[in-house]
Amino acid sequence: MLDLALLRRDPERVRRAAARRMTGAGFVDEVLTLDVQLRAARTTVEQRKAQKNALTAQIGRAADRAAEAGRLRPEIAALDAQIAAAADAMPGLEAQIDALLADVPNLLDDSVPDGASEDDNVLVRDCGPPPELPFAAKPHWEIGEALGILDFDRAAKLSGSRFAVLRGAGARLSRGLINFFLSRAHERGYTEVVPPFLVSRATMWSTGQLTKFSDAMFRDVDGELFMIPTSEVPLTALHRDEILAPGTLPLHYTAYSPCFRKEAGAAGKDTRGLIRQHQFEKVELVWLTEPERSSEALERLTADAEALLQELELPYRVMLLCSADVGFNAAMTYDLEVWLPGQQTYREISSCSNCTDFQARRSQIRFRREATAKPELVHTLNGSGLAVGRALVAILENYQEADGSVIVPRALVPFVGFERISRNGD
RNA sequence: GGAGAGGUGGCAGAGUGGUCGAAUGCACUCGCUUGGAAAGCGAGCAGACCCCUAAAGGUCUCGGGAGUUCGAAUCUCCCCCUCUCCGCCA
Repeated sequence: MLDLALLRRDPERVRRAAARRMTGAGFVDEVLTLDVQLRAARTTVEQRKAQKNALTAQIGRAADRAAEAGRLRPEIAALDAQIAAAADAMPGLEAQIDALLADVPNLLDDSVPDGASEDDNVLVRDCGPPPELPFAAKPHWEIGEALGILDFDRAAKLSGSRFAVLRGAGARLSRGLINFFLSRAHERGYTEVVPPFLVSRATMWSTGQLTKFSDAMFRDVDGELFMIPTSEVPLTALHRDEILAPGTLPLHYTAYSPCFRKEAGAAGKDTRGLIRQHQFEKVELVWLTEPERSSEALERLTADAEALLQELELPYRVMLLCSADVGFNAAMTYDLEVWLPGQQTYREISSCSNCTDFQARRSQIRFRREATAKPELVHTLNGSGLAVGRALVAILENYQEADGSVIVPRALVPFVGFERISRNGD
């Protein structure tokens, strides 16, 4: 959520930001108008309440309270009427302001390039031209089904489209990847967490998933618990409504979790293979930092995710998302895209974002610089480190052999316990 | 799921209708003291919001919400959470 005080102080900046996001800026004037009305009403209410409180205190001090109460009752009743009248419009005004503000995305960082679509994302670095395999590379679904480690037909029988069954070496490779990612995160100073995979509406709201993305999430029938679309949600909200003591920051958390997404807006897109599933697995990295250190933190978080791809020896590139492609919560985002030879394309395998104070304001995550200092909002960052299913895809496609078998990346062998996946491998 | 107990400031813990936003202790901050430290002494120490040049002032918050009352941490109702016991279960 944007800072209402900033909107008051510098509406022009908010308008410019909206223009870069290619969203309307009409909300700026709407909010400002409502805000003026709300504050006027609030001031009146508070003044009348102060008068009333003074009279009430007078009764409390009186020798004969009953008599004093009787004497002042008409005056107090008159004030009550004025308070009620002035307060009448306030809940409506507050609700309108909240509703408008709740759907406004974060301000973009100055370094985010302007752009109209993902085609305008900027290449930051890559590993040179992607290596060519000496034979016709197959897509992972063909490799996986031939090896008996991916089974989409039976998954469809169990759950419908956009699900997969991993079997034998595929399941073990997936587990090994999770372990590898978590171990590396631990080595780099992240505290591992096993969070709830179902969270409350309030938690979902606090990290910016609601109300704008409610269509994207699975929830229980009462609608009170939501299946997390990423463990960014519980990790970021871990310190919701807290004031962190001096010396606490930065905090680094990592969690493995399944992630659940309806993919409602993706009909017909990525329908083959493991790329876009209703359920997938991910190891997430989350930072909470002081505001002035979040830019540097994004570089380090991204480097942590990149190190995993480097160690797996997978070709990838780093893209700086343009203004049209940066997500709702983020001020700036790097996507790591891994090369998939079977599909002759790069695909996102990690998205690393600096959400500045946007989620922290919704979540009320604050810190003190000194024991006596006023609380300030933290900055939150998150990134995948990495998406497990897509990493598995990348390994199958990049490490496939002409005979249909797949070599396990060297770094991963200690984690999975085998060096090659062959037909009917378990 | 059933029964009971309880939710007060960073922590502990008073407070059962009236100067209570809240005693006291601990922790913390600043100062005095000291060669330095401890102890001791003095002062300070919740958050949000409104108003505002500043100073000062005001409103709200004792799990959340609604109610009774001139006045609620304190009384009533609903909800949430925690703990104990029983049941069930991985």
